[in-house]
Amino acid sequence: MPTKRQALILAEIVRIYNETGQPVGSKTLMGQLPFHVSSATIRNEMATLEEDGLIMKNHTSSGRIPSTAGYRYYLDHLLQPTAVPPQVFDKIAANFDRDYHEIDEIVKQSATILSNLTNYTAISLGPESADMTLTGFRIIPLGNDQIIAILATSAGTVESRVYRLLHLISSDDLEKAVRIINDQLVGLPLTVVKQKLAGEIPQLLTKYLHSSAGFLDLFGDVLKRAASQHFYVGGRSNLLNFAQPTDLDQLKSLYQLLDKESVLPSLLDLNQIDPRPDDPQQVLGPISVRLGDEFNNSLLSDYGLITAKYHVGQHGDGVIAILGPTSMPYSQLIGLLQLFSDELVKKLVEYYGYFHDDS
Amino acid sequence: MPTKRQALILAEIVRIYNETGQPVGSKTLMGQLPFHVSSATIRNEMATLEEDGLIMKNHTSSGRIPSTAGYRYYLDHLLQPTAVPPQVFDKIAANFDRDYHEIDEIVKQSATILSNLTNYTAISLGPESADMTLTGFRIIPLGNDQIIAILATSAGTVESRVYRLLHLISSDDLEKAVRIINDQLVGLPLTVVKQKLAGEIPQLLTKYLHSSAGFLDLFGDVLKRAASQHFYVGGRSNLLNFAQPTDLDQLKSLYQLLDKESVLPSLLDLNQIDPRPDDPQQVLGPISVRLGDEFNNSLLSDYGLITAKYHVGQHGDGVIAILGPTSMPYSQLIGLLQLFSDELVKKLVEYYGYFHDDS
DNA sequence: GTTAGCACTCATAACAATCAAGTGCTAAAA
DNA sequence: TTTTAGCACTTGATTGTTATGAGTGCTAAC
Repeated sequence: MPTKRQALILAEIVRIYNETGQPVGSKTLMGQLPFHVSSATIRNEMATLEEDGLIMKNHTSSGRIPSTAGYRYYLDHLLQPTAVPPQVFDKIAANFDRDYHEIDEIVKQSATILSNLTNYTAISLGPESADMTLTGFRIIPLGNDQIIAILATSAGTVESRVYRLLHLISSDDLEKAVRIINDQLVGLPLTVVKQKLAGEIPQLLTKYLHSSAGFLDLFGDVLKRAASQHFYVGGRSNLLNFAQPTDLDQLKSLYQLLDKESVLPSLLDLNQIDPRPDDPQQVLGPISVRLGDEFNNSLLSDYGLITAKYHVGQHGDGVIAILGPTSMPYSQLIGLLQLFSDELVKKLVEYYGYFHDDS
Repeated sequence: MPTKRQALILAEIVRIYNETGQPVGSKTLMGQLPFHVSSATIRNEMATLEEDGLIMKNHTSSGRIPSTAGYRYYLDHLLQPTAVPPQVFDKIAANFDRDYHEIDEIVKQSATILSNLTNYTAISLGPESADMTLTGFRIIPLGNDQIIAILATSAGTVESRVYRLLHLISSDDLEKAVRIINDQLVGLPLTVVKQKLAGEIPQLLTKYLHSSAGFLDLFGDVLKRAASQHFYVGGRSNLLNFAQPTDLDQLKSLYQLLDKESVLPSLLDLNQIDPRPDDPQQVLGPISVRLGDEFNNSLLSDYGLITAKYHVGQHGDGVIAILGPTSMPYSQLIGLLQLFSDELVKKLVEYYGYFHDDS
């Protein structure tokens, strides 16, 4: 446990290291700290901080840089979010000022905007609620043996995909099948729909149809797509801004990692409720930060991820996050992210608002 | 005009430089050429090649590397495509062995497969025909003021997008509008549809509907999307394989370039019919190569693009391309690309084949 | 507990020396 | 006329040396 003075020194090291990217020495600190002590005193304090594992040096006679543990302590106890300048606020609003046709368009754009604002990479996930229900399922023949299947949910998301039935099922049976799905399943949560799809639905179909071949696969496929999480990654190329030219291979792997939708949930740590059981300050609100070694992926050991969970009424929770180097201007970014997720929520509520005018 | 012997030397320089990435000297060449002359003789020949601008050196006493003009000459007169080993052939087939629901899925996957095979970046564009016609337009209400608009074309592509009408138009009028579109426009090429949309259609709509507000924008939007080219870029991260660590900024710009769909047509040089008016050898068939300074973009000055145009019956032409450094193993890649585009065409024909069973 | 002073460490830059690869040129050989 | 051996010369890369400077740890005095 660092003393108050040590904590101030740590905070200053974080700040300066962040600005300059260079290790911070005792003399530099002397000129910057809010109290005056000699460099020798600072050196003594720094020695203690180093014993505690909060700062470290590259070689015997270099200045200190924060260790991951140091960042952790800084984030949990010292950081104060900075107010966001009004022009940034305007910029967010201006970027969001478009007509969106689907929620995913808003969510996707939010990742783009956030990455442009920060010059880091942004990841976004739309609002999701466990009790999102099925509101309708349609199949429209398009001629040429093509059909399009459309599934709408209470969250306002619409999933559609083209299929080809290859004469496996008559159009009569198809209509019946769609009617059965709607009669039986509309209004039910997608999770329940999934269960019923494995249970009673197949029996119903075989009872009333001549052949249900292919239909179940089709419906299952659309359902799976409608229920799956869609992540959007914006500003991938910003990873090049701070990459060491030496480890391009690592960077390549990271690029490939971000393209795999399957790993993003674990990155964003979606399953964990309260990640920090100790006593972190509460200024961060719904924002949390994960640092290098806290990922279970060595590729990210030099990266940090600032995650904000946002909440959109009954439509559930979404996530928006900033991925960058361990050393980021956290106090500014967290302020920004707080504001940004508020704006995103506003935009989403606005969308849903129209949405419910009519229902 | 290089002599026969100089041409052989140039070809060998290209080959060795490609393998090693190092400038090639006269002694190295002496051991590799299909004829024996002394290194001094080779030096003389190289001096001539350099006068002709086909090779160059980094500094006074370094080996030679091919200049862009040298590559150009090599590609036009010397290159011989290499036969593709059967296991590569199998790999292509295995990767394509899936059920595809839409043409764009095949096209997209083709970029991914090609980039994996080559370890370069691949760009693909689906087959397009100028006389693709409109085969149907639907609007399906989804409740909650949402509708989905669906446009199908003779090329088998289906464009769908969700819209919200906000009470601007009654569902009666909407149905009528859709009927008018289908009556008037089905069977016409999309280009003609576009013209009519600017001409007589608005009048028809105002004649028969109470209000057509919003509908024209909506239809125009779907139409535009259906008619626009969709490029797919696969293996972006492969750009990191050969990037100089020094010019990460340039690389970042290139990444952003590849994300802009609007610049890809000019990259692929889609408008040009016969790019090389002089007398290139014909072994390349429908494949052409563009080198650095032949792009009108300085970002690409160190890159090369191997482009194959393919043809799918009446469904028009598509393009598949490999983007990599100026120095690539062209003879292998061109053989591969030839084979690959054949396989892609097969797969597409297979898709269209089913497609027309029914019509 | 704080501070001035000092010896010590280490990365970095600058500089010279050396080496290896490769060139151009000349004069002799074919 | 073409080819080749020989040689002087250029240049980048490597290595070793030295100087510099930022920064530390420690000690003794305040």
